[in-house]
Formats: sequence, C-alpha cells, structure tokens
Amino acid sequence: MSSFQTSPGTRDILPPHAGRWRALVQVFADGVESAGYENIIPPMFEDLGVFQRLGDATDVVTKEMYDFMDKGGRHIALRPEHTASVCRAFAQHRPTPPWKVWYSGPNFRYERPQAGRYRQFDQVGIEVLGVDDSQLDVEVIALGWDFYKSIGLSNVSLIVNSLGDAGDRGRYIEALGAYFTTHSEMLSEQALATLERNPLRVLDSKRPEDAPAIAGAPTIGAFLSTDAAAHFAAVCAGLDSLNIPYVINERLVRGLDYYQRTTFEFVSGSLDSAQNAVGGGGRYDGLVEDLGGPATPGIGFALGVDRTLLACDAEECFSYGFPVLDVFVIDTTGGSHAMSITHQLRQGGFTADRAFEGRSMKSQMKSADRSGAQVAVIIGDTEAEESTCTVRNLSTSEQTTIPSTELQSHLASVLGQRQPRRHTP
RNA sequence: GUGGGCGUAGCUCAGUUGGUUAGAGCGCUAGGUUGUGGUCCUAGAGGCCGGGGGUUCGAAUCCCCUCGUUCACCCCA
Repeated sequence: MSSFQTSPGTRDILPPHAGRWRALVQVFADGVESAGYENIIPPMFEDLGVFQRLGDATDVVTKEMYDFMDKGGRHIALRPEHTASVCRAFAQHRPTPPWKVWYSGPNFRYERPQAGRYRQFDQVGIEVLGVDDSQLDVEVIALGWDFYKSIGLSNVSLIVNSLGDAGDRGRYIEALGAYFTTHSEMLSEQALATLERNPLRVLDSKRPEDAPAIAGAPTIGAFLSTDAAAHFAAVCAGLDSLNIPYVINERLVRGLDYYQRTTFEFVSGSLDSAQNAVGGGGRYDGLVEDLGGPATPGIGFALGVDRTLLACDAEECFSYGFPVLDVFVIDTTGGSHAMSITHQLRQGGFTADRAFEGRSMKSQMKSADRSGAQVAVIIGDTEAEESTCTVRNLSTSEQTTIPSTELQSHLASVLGQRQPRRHTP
C-alpha cells in the first residue's frame, strides 16, 4: 500500500479510460461547435458569493461547497457547477448577445461518494445568454438529445416540465407548502425537513412512504401564467416537429433554485443506480441580473461525463480502441539508430515508438506487438553495417530489407501517405 | 450527515475449528530460440494480509478503534 492515495470522491482517470474520456468531450465539442457555440474556460474557483446566488435552499450551496479563505482574506469556493460562472463572466465582460458558449471541466461538491457520484466530477455543457425565444429552448434540448444519439446511447429519455415565471413559481410553492403542511402526517421526517427549506424539493423524494402525499399534491400546470403556458406549449410543439420524444413530468423540479420556465432532464434507463440522471438543464432568466449584470434571459444544460460513460458501458456503446502506431523501431545495436529513425519518422508524419534500455530482440519484438504497430523496422548489426533496415509486417510476418534512404518512401507505399509535421510560423 | 457490505501481490480472488516459511490465475521480467512478437514450456521478481490497539503460547483468521472503498438514504450531473 502506497503512502498516499487519491482523496475520497476523487480518482485518477488512467489510460485507456482517459482516451475514451477525451474522445467523448471531442464528440460533444464537434457537435455544439457545428451549431455555433464557442468554448469558454472559466476559472475553477470564484468568490463564494457567485455561487450563493444559486439559492439558499439548495444543498449544493448550504452544505456541499468547497470553500476556504485565501491568503488575501477572500472567501473563495471551488465551483460546484459552471452556469453561475458563465453568467458572472457575461455580467463582467458584457459580450454582445446572443452569447452561445460550451464548456467542459471539473466541478466540486462535498458529498458522500457513491455510484456515479464524485466530489470532483466533470461536466460538459452549453449556455446561451440574451435570447428569450422558445425556439432556442428547443435548440438547446435538441443539442443534448443529439449528443446522446451521436455516441450511440439509445436508452435515454427526455423529461420536460415548466416551472413558470417567477410569480407562478412563488404561488405554486405557496400552494404546495400549504398542501404538504396539511398532510404533514403522511410525510417522512426527511421530507418534513425538506418542506421547511423548499416545498418544491419534497417532490424529489424517493422514499416510498412519501409517494402517496406526492401523488396527491397540486401540479405546476394549473399555476402557469398565460405567457409561461404558451412558452411551454411552443417548446413541446418544437420538440414534436423535430421528432424528439419526450415525457412531460410535472414533478420534475431541478436541484438549483434559479430555474424558471423550461426545465428538462436526460435519464438513462440503463443505469439502475440512484444516479440515473445523466444530464439536465433549464432556463434561468434571472441569474445574470442577480450577479449584477443587465436583465438577461439564459438557458443551458450540463451533462455528467462519468454518468454518461457509465451509461455507455451499460449499453455497450462508444467503445474505445487504444491508438495504434504505424511503426515500432527495433534496434539491437545500442539504440542510437532507433533514436534517429523514430525522430525522422515522426517528423515525416508517421506515428512511431521504440523500446529503451538496450533490451533483447525478443523483448523488443514483444513491445512492438503490444504497441499494436502495423510494421516493425528492425536495425541489427547487419543492417547497421550495410546502411539498410528490415521492415516487417507484424500481422503477416512478411519482411524485406531495404536501403535506409528508402525507408520513408517504402513506408508511405505500405501504410499510405502521411502529412509531414509542420511548425506554426 | 445517517445506515449496511467489503479491505490478502499491479489486477481478479483462494486461504480449513486461530497453528511452522501466506497461495493461484492473469500481468510483468528473463530463459528455452547466439538477431524476430502473438501459442507453448521453465524460472524469477513482486505482500507490514489497509493502519493502530487488544485477546492468545501463537492472529490474514477473534474483539475494539480508525482509515479507505462500495451501496442505499439525503441530494444531484
């Protein structure tokens, strides 16, 4: 046992998993960039106040924040999510709306780790600021939906709801609180505690004993203003016209307090754990203003990278093959030929590797085999003396010896032409 | 924060009612093959049995504490 291990809720993403991870982010980036979204990289920590705007009643703010005083006496917090940072960035830099951005990176929440839940966890996501149009809601949801399709996930369902405008939400929460209070004898102890902080969140309880009370609770639909109801109907109609299947669930309330109007969640049917929500988002029209910016509508979503990959494992999709080399260079004369040949091949655009420490021919051949290289280039005493090299096809075991000067052109004819590396001027 | 399961080699795991020097498979290294991989054979390296305390002549094994991990609640991606 080594002296140090990763801190609870964190882990090393090792190869080959890290390669698959990066590939997933790449697919996401390609998808949203083709829709006009540009990358934003906010800092990993901010003034605590930025995140307190997420809501006093959310656990994310009240008990899960990684916060500390820095040496300058500032109260700092590691970001628990990206949305608040993006809105802070908008308020700070005032870019011209519409501002369409995407991000990818780690977030931090102090929770007890379990399946699909870590203290440092990665999300990819998008945010759009400055557009109040139900068609944008449809675009955002569609981009999330299309991403899951593009990595091969089929067992993901989309759940949508509307929380109405700020006023609707307030009236609904009031009615909900009144209802649960009169039925408090039907609620679990935990649900009663939740009721104190935020009646909306009681709807999230997974405890069976709370189910009857929740089933009889008033639903948000009846409280929507004319505007909010029309907005939601337009979103649903848009999803219909794009043939994106969805389920309306009036019990869907998202975890952060800033959501208004459209909210949605992507749930994997292949994850039997409690963490089956692989992504979620919604509209947050008041957040930029809360952070000191101009009144600006906003909408976005975040997808959990870990959970998405867990879902891929369950559905056996988005498999990742480790990168295969073009060439493995074997040198039994001490290694200096391998050093120069791999360097030249890499400059010529070939992927190439070699062994070190002057190992035996057999050992180097094993390394070549494990590397997955298509051909081995072999330099032994004979080749060194004659300025030749032996090129061996590792799948057919055929090999020929050629003059060293013809190596690159020979490889190009065997493996196909490669683009030489160029240096940016 | 609350509750349950589990910690033995790099990995997956055996280990009898407590009893000498803790094992296997895979992986790794080397040799069999005086320049040639994937199969096969042989050998080798690699363990504070998570950590600390206790019971005992004797503890991987029993007890307590602790740390880690895992699952659920809570909450969330």
